[in-house]
Amino acid sequence: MAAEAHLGWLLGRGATFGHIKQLHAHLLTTGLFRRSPPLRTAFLELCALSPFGDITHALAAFRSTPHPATTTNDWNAVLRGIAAGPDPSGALALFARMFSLSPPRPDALTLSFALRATSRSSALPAVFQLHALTLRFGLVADNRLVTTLLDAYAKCSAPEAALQVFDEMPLRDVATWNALLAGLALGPHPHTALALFHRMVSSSLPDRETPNEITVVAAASACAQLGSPRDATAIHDFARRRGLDADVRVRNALVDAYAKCGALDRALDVFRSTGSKTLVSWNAALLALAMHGRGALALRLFETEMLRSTVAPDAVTYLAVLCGCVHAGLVEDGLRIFYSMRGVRPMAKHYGAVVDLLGRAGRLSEARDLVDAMPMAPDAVLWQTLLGAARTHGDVALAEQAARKLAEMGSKGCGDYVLLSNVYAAKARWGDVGRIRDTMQGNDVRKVPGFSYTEVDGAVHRFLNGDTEHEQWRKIYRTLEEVEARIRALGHVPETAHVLHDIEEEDKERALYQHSEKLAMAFGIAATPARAPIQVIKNLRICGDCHAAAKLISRAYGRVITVRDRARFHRFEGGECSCGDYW
DNA sequence: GCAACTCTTC
Repeated sequence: MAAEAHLGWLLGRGATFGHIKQLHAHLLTTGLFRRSPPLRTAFLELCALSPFGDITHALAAFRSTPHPATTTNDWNAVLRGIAAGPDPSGALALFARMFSLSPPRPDALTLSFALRATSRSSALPAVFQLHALTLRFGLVADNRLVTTLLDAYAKCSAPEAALQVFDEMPLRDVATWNALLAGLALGPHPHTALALFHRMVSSSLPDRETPNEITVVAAASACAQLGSPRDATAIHDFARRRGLDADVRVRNALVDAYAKCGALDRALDVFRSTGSKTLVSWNAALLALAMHGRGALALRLFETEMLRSTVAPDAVTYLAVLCGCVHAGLVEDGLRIFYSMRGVRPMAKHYGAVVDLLGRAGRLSEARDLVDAMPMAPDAVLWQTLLGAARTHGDVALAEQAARKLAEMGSKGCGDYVLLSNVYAAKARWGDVGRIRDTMQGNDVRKVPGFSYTEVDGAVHRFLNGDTEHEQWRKIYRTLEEVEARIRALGHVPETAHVLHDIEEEDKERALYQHSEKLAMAFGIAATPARAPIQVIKNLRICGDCHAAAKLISRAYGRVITVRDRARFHRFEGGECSCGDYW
């Protein structure tokens, strides 16, 4: 049959959207679109799912299918297309229409596609509804469907619900474990994810539940978030023992995990020994170098190796190289890379990196010009970058302009106000400082709580600013007082301009001394042997005063202190930081 | 006949 042959050709060879429209016209004029359900479904799948198809066209074609449908096939084809497409949120309305029209009644596949769509658009209430339907339709014995459900809960930040589904499943397989593990790994509980991994590893599970490559990838990503080098090594050893370390995705995940745990050398070892490197391999290695402030190495890897390999750079690659330049202060190199981008259209993030690069170097008017020249509207992050640069270099007008833009965009971030206030405080414009404080009080400004943690003997100790939750808090504060005295003796002067609140100078100093990263460092000093290295992980950027203090602490106590903040690593040793104070 | 879990950015 001509249409079948044509369809086969399209599926086998690939084609353009024009071919699809021709095929559609052919099916309509011959009447096959109505007469041949299999051909029609195959056409809808092609149109909804293939890279050269178009979901809008698929939906239009779907609207002319005969009603009521005798099978779920056509519904499933378009739902699947929407779920996999750029805007999965529309799937729910389609599902609701199917549900109200029934027949056909949604089946396991319908629910599966709908769940995929809802998890991709983070619609938790819809996941609950689809869960209820799974129960009502008696489909709980379908393992793949229930794994999809579990995955949807996990991806919609409902780990308790995911865990409950997991516990109630009579029969699990490795994908079930992986879905739970991956879900926990991307949330705020990487520690729970690693505990689950250890449970998998230490219990003798049946064959269908044996950890596989995906398990290792998920565990490594949890480890990357947590930042514990001991766990990274344990996961790597496990992968080697089970022969899972030949997989390039496992190696990429290990590169990322080692780097984020502070073990740059081991990350690079894994990268170097990876045989057929993929784009992700290169990107992970470049990001690792950028994160560790090794911008010159990142540049060399990119220009003399990656560009000569068979792998073409993408947007992430350029972002990684640019970030490397930002963290190392390589202004000219960064500009050169930015203006030589090929095959990738610069996105807001690339502009952001270059604005950051120029701004930190004090080239504020060039940064401003670049913002004006951007083809897209500057986002909030970009204005925050400019505001930060204006603060560093004391440019009141630019700071005010950036702050105004942020206010127009409805910024509720505490940091934005603090930065502007810092600019005024540095110029002794106390009236303006007070005005900002009033605005903050009137505007329901949200403060992202800063926290830090450090690991001692495999146990994680977490601190908030001014925290007294830790069982040894009295001892920690006593150590902190001693630390304070010793670094003052070395000339430390608290930078109280970083504190916004209208409190007495002495209280400001106390507020600074109780920053979570200082508590974590003090705990490290109190809880580990003399001269042992200390590693601290912070969820926000390290503050200027803590940075200055950490340098002196490393000297006063003869310790190597590593701080991983939101953006990069700082390695303090002998009174200096690896970032060279350029961050 | 159509389905599940995975790596690089925040």
